[in-house]
Amino acid sequence: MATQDTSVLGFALLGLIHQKPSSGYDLRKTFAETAIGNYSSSPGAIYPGLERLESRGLIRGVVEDSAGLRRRRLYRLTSKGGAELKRWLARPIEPGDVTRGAQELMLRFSFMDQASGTDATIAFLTSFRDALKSYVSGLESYLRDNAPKMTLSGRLALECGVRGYRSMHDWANYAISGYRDSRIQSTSRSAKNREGGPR
Amino acid sequence: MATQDTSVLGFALLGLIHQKPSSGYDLRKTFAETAIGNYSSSPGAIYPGLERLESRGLIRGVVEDSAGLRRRRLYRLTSKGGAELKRWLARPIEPGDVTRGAQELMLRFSFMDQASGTDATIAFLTSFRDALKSYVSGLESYLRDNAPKMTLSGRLALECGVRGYRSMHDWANYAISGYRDSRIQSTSRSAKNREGGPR
DNA sequence: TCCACCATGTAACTGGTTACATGATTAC
DNA sequence: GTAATCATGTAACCAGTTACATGGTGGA
Repeated sequence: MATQDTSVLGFALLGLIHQKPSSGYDLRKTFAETAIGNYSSSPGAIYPGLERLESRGLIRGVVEDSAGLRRRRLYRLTSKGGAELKRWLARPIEPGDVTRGAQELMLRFSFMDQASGTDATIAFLTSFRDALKSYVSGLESYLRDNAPKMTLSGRLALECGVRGYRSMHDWANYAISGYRDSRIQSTSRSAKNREGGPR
Repeated sequence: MATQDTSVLGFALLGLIHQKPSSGYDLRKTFAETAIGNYSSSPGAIYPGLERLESRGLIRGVVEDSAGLRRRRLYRLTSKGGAELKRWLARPIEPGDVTRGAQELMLRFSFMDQASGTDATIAFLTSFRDALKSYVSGLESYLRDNAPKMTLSGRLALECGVRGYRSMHDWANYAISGYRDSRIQSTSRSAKNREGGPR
């Protein structure tokens, strides 16, 4: 069955709406103004995208005309939508996820500490880091084997990729330590850390 | 007029065919096996893409049945196609090109030393580096202003982006020095470097 | 009054995805 | 003979782009 599956844009919408109930217009602004990744922002992408999510029961839009403002359709996650988002966030990282689209993994991460716990986030980062490591070493050995056959610009372009993924790998370690620190702070040095913490 | 413009995939095909006349199958393998960027590789993308280019007179495919092999349609650039490729490679980098798709810029770069001269490549890299610098500083100031309002994972995700673009920036400097070295080698230390060089 | 902006939508087109179909050649 | 792989293609579907349309609201 599984009606059909959610696109990356769909998950981006789900994640943003989870952070804060929003109208289509709000979401368009977010996509246009922030560096959240290169997603649409065009009305022809957002509004149909929202309709799709709503028709699948993942979000529900309610017109609010509280102030003197024009009707604004404010969307909120349904519990089904929340579950869908959580399932996406919890997906294990498969080999190949890094290759085609570390972007999507970063998008997932950026929604994590809202909807997942610190432990899950650290686990995600660890797995991401390992995947990056093996991907980088794959690229490096490819480079070692093929550098002679490649053009200068081709080789340099590959090196750019290697550096980029390596910087992501280093970032992942940095991020992990950031979460470890935040966990220590929120448990404030004592032994009694019931899971949950602030918010 | 301008029939219509070439997609990124179209330029990728043009660039690869320029490097080496290829069949659709060859190109699919290249996309599937190398880290050239995340392009199609599916037959439903490649073959129609090639047909589109051919119908616009940018490439021409000839069936070769030299060996006992099955018919293979080998594509070559036409002069019109070569001009289209050169024009794409020579496009100035506009603000915003970095934001949505450093990938495309890297693809352009990876074809450069085939079809453009060393000087043009260095100019491209310099301009790319400058664009990256200003983009990075924009992200950094956004981060400075908004860090308090952001979630931990949101902030970290942005920092990942900053690091990535900064690593590209550093790479650009590295690549520039690579081209300078190659130019020195090919003019072998003397004063008379007429532009052009090998090829 | 008119402009700018808030806010939503729609239609035509384009291109990519998945999945299927086909057939030739080579190696076992 | 049959499996793998070379090689090309096609069809149905889906999502995104551009461009246009509409209308409310607030301020000059």
